[in-house]
Amino acid sequence: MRTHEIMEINKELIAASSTPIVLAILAGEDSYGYAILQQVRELSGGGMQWTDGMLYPVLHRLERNGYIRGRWGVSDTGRRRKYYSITEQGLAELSEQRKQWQTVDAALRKIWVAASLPGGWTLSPTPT
Amino acid sequence: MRTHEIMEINKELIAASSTPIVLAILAGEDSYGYAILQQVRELSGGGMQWTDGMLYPVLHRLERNGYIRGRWGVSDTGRRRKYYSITEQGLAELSEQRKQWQTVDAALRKIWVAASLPGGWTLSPTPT
DNA sequence: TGACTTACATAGCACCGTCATGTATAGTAC
DNA sequence: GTACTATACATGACGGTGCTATGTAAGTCA
Repeated sequence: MRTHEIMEINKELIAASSTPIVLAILAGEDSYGYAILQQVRELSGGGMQWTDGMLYPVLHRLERNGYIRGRWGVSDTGRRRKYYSITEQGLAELSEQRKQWQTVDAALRKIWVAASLPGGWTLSPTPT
Repeated sequence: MRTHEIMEINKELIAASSTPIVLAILAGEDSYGYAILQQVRELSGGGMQWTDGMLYPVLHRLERNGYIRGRWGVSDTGRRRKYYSITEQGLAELSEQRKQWQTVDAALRKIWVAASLPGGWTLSPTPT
């Protein structure tokens, strides 16, 4: 049985974070699919459990878009692997995605604080 | 012309954040569609510009799922509005979504730091 | 009268993760 | 030597979601 029990993170959140996470990992060092799955799990302390059926299409898309480049290689043990490295375009995209994430994260933090305040809350008055 | 020039945030990120943002806004105070669009814009300093074609289906889905409740009302000026309030289930979902977001955000922050370090980076060694 | 804003709604489209499945091979336990 | 597990990559059907365009209606203001 291929284990699929734990479902911690909803699919929209996975979709939103898969690109910046993969690009950031590859910005650190070249890697390959199977290793990325484990890196993500360790990185999140087990909170995130990506599936291979989700990751490989992501890698193919990133390569199709020119953000990463893949090349076939062989491990010490003789297994074939597809190693990916990030491109200049990929670094630019990572920067853009990071900016977008932080914009949304900043907004979320604001309302989380506001939502937990008693008696409602107000946004900035009106002035321009 | 219905303006659609600015496209700051990618759709996956919008999909991932729309539910927690709407629920958090309604956790602060009751509101309605058109006002939420403006609240989100102000909240993000203009960085996020939701479209009505995206928000209304979100509100309908949240209501269908029991996270919010809608009721028709009328503004001071006589316009009809559909006011929404959050339910107990909605508060629970908000809490869950917030937890998930923070899990992913924590992972992203780690790799962003690591990715900007020279010479790559390593995850916890191997010891099982 | 006409333009703009407020206010809600929906259909067609493309994209993306999920789930199941397929293929192949190295390592390990018996 | 024969299972079984882990490693490693790939894809197709399906459902859900935002995007874009469009429709409807009414209040505001010149």
